Amino acid sequence: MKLSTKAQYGLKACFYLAEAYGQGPLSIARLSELTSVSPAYLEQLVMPLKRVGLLRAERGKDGGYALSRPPAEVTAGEIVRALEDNLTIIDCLVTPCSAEEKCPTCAIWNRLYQGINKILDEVSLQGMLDDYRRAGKGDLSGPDQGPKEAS
Amino acid sequence: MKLSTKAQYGLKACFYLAEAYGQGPLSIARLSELTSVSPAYLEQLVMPLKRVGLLRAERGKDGGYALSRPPAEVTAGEIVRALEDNLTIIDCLVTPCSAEEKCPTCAIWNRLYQGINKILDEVSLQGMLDDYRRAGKGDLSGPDQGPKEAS
DNA sequence: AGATATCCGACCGTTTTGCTAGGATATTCT
DNA sequence: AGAATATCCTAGCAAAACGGTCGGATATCT
Repeated sequence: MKLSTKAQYGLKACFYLAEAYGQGPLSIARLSELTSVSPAYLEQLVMPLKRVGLLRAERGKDGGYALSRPPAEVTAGEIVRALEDNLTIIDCLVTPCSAEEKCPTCAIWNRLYQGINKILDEVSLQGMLDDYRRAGKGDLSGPDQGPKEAS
Repeated sequence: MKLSTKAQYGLKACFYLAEAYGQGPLSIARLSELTSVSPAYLEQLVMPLKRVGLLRAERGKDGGYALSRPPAEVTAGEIVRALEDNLTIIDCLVTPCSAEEKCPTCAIWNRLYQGINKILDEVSLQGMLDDYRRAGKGDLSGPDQGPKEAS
């Protein structure tokens, strides 16, 4: 029950893509600066997101990735599902514990599965952005350590 | 984001322990029959549960394991947490992403963490038992395939 | 003593994870 | 055309986690 770094970094990347929405694509290099994730690895995270249609890519000079929908219409659930193999937390969700076996616990896992998806689908990138701005600082330039009056 | 077989099998075992509550302990051998999990592995699942105080063990002849509380007072969450390393789905829950780093995504993971725990804590072993009896068959003897009018 | 059962730790093959490397392809600028 | 920029794509690899087995020590009952 561990979340992969793919989902972590992937969502983080999407967060910055949301912030830059409408201002042209962000390159892997730029995303790497913002998220502090290595370019090579970042590439691997971003690819599935593009494959699923959440991201659009532009090649060549000034190319990069951009959200294909406005941040308010993209949920964290979509992103995480794309990176976590559809959030299949347990196999008997897709291949039931065999027809004649009535597993007494499958019901719980199913409920958990539904719950997880619901939680993640209730959060949009726009929501994340709003929360972040409200909670802390307004500027999102530079790599993500906070220039506040921290220790 | 995969649930370990430990949690799966462990909860299953507890289900049968709940069913047998008040009728003396169940041995590993018996639990193995009921859950279709190898005795050696089952032992490993049950040990942490005992360590946490959820189960009590009796050694020697007619020994085995029993719930230390009535099934209505044991939640699935307690069991899963004991077997899934406290359900720490992500590290920044315990060691924040560094003091000066304001990770824009931590809020989500925290919310997810709380949600998962809530869902699992809303289900008691008694509840599972009731659901199972209501949904299907009343007898729980024998290994868990359903003697209904299957295939 | 002997049978039964929990305890406990080591071990081990397989899979997944987290990440790197290197090259192929497409686009733009000069 | 050609160089520069950037996405695409596949392979590889060390380390960790997973899923499970085995053998023996200890406690308890008959």
